[in-house]
Amino acid sequence: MNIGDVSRLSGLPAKTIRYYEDIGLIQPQRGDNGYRRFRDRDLHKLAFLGRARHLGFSIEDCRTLLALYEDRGRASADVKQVARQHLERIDSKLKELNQMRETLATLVSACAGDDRPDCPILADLAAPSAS
Amino acid sequence: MNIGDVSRLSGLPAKTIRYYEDIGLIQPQRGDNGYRRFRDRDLHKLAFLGRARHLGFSIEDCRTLLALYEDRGRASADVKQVARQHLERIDSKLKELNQMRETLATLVSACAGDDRPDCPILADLAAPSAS
DNA sequence: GATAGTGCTTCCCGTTACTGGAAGGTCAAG
DNA sequence: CTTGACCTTCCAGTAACGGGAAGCACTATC
Repeated sequence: MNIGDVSRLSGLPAKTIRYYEDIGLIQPQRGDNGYRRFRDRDLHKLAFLGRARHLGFSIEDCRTLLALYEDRGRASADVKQVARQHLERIDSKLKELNQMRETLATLVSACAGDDRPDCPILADLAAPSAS
Repeated sequence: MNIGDVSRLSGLPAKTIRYYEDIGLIQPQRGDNGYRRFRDRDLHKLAFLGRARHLGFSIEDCRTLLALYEDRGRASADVKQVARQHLERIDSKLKELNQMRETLATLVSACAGDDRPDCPILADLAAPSAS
């Protein structure tokens, strides 16, 4: 299978697939014409990577997870730790975003949004009132 | 005032302040020794930038907001639009993160986390059950 | 067999918002 | 006069690709 087919099947852009090879996440074979030749094993890995990335895991996490996935003797504790750390990062990001959202929503709803210059949003950025 | 003092006062790293000058957000004077000389106007701008960045606005948004801030004839509608678009980006990011969080939390709590290899997290990444 | 169109290759630059570090000039204290 | 803190510029690196150029490979058609 060529990269175009794999791209369509996996939903990953060809660029991304080449990138994953570059950084050593997959090792597709090569045909005589120099084209990458993907086999089932590569497809599985790419699907795995696509789902891991979709869950927000970093590339390095993905590398770790992939290694654990292929290690029949792994301990599930190792997998769980990677996932839990990621979960913590997500939680702290969520906290931060929720904070931003709250402030922003307040400011936006306080702003008249007409053609006059007075604007509580700018006022707050210039010197926050109380928070 | 030199960059070190400004950094301490504003809480922004000196590197960041130099970067903001590089991209034209501030234009501090220069002393005879070549050092940047910051005045009140620069301090105000940096404080403004710090707060806008803290709310998650992109640098380009900050540039726009700063321009609006300095334009006495602005329409608050213009400010509001920038803020509302940013709010929308935050909301969609929140949605995405909450989705991830939910899936991840489910998987993490389903994983024994012991020394055995069976792991629902890897199982899901390899082939998601139902979602 | 020539040609056109699509697909594949590598390579290099650009993105965001900085951060780290090197090499070197400046200033205040002792 | 030296030391140490502070300042300068410049270059490289980050995460995870995306855009695009230059060039080779394959397929279909005339």
